[in-house]
Amino acid sequence: MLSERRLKVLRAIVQDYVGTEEPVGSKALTERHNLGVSPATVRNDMAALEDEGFIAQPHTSAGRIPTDKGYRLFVDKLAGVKPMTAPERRAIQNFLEGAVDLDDVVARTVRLLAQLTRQVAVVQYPSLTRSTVRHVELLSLAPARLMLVLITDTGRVEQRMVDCPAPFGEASLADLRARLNSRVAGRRFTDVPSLVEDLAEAFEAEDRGTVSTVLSTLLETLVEENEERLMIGGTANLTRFGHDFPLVIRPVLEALEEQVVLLKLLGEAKDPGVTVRIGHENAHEGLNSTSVVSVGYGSGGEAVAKLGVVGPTRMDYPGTMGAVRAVARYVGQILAES
Amino acid sequence: MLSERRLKVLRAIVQDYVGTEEPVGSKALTERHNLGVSPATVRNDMAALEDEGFIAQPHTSAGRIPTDKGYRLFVDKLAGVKPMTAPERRAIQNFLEGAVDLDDVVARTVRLLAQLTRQVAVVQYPSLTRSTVRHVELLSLAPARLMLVLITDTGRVEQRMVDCPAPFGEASLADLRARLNSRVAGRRFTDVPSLVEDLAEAFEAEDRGTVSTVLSTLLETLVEENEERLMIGGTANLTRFGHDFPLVIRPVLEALEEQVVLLKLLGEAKDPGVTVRIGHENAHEGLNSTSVVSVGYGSGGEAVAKLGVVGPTRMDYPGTMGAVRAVARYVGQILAES
DNA sequence: GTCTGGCACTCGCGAGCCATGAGTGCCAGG
DNA sequence: CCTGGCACTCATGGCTCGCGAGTGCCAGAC
Repeated sequence: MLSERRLKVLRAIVQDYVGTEEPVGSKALTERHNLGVSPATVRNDMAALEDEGFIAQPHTSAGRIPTDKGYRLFVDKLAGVKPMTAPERRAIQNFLEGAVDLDDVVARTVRLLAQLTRQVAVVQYPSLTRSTVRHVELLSLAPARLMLVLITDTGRVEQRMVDCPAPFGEASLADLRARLNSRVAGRRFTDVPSLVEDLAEAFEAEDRGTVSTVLSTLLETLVEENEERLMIGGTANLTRFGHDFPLVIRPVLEALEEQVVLLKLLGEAKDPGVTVRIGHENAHEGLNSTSVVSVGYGSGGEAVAKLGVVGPTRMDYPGTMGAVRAVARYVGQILAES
Repeated sequence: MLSERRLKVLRAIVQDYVGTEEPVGSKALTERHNLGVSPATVRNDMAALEDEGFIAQPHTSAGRIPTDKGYRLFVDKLAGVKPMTAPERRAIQNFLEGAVDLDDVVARTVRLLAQLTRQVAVVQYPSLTRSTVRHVELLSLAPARLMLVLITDTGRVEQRMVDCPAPFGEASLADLRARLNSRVAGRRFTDVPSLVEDLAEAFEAEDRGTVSTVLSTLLETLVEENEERLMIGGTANLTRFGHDFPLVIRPVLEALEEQVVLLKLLGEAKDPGVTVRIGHENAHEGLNSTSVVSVGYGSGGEAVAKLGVVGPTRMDYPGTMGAVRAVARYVGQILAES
């Protein structure tokens, strides 16, 4: 096991490297952090740390930089989450409170995260799966054409066209609308399928085709929207990535455009708290030199979606984690209020 | 005025430079394009073109590269729009036809444009201003809280919460819903204000406050949504920008995140056809080394929104213009069908 | 007049070279 | 187990220099 001092050395290396972006040597370390020992001692410690795979040197006769494993240890054992200061918290709250609707909440959250962390921010729209139905509306557009509108308790609205197999009268429409709402309004999305299962039976034979078409469209909407949308921002911060620019940045930009990839990325985080995935821990190849800091957020106790940031593995983990956690908390509050 | 041959020389320079990304000299020109004259003659022509400001040399004893003014002349006089080939057109059509709703149409359009042009694509959502109202729905969420849902003929749905000054009965609600729809359904957004002006008068005194609140919310929605949304994609193509990477790319990424900037950018294009803004012709500073190729598109004869691409001034203008025009045309068709 | 071949000149670029210095590993002594 | 000392490594930056692409200009040909 690593001695106390070696851990301190590792912490110092991470902190310095994150600050300067340059390999850090033994002398500089003893000067900037008062470790109470000489450079030679630190050199021995560094050699040990390197043997264990926590740090590496880009080339002989250069300083050391942390490896993914080194960052992992740092995050798990050596650093806490840096809480936001009171003024920062106030600023977050003020900024988010100005939002006028759900889109705006998400947009503001993205901007906020990007600014606070100076990295790329990713915010998933509040999930429908855990939401409840507020209202289902059916509109007749043409004799055999309906529009289905689903309104959720998070204020989200989804609409779908429905082509009916047979003309559907206004009376039947009103009937269906009423029955549908009395069954599903206020219920969780996951419960809806079983609740509407036998609904078609209540209708005349000629209308049953249309009713079941409507029902299956509704269920589809619930499932499809489970592949949720998300918003990203702060991509300009990618320019702060490093020197070996284009090669690193290109796959990251590509990954960011693949919503599926991002959703999987956020989805992987299972912890209740802030999750950090470092470098190669990310399944996606293009993101091998990035770290993802994410957390769930939600209006009540439960998380309904995730948000997070993507940045270079060389990032200020405590600060980033603090910012992500704080933003998630306040977004949750805002959602609960509205 | 420039002689015929000098124009040919300019065209050759633009074409070569776009292809190779390297300053082009007199010898290479005579070899690659059979101009029928010697390098020396071309040198004289180049000197003249440089005097006129159409080309420039990065440093003495290097080849020439086109200036913004040179590209402008090239686009206006020397090159047409390169039409898409039949297979390309079929591919475009097939790809767009798979779309299931408006969001999907826009998303697919963005991807398509980015792939075809290998540049950053920007697509504005179809505008509401020129659209017509398909349906207005009012839902009662709480005794003094309504939800207003607006459905447009382009399939877009917008919702707003309305806090009523006084409780509003179901009967009044149904009445308002019916009156509202009979007046505005099928009408243009721009006509709505005058159509609903005196609607409150038809109601009892106690309900008038609520009615006018609803109406003003509706009008707000129309206006607000005029500040339209847009979708961008293909940012990974920014890596193909050039060598002097970070400095150029950063402001571009920043500009791309400012929807306002982009909307203004697209909005500036007034021509009925494809519009090209080259380098410094773009008002926004960050985009001084980029060109924007944009065009309006719409379901009928009229353009309801714009789409386009942003790329380095050194781009294949004929090809890009062709792709942008073709995509706009097919998106228009798709919108008209749905 | 216009084009052409020739010629001297410019200058960015890459290769090669070297001194510098930060950083290392190792070892012997406290 | 820590420390100071020492020899070694090697990336970096400054330097020179030759190459070659490209230019401008001029005298002569068509």
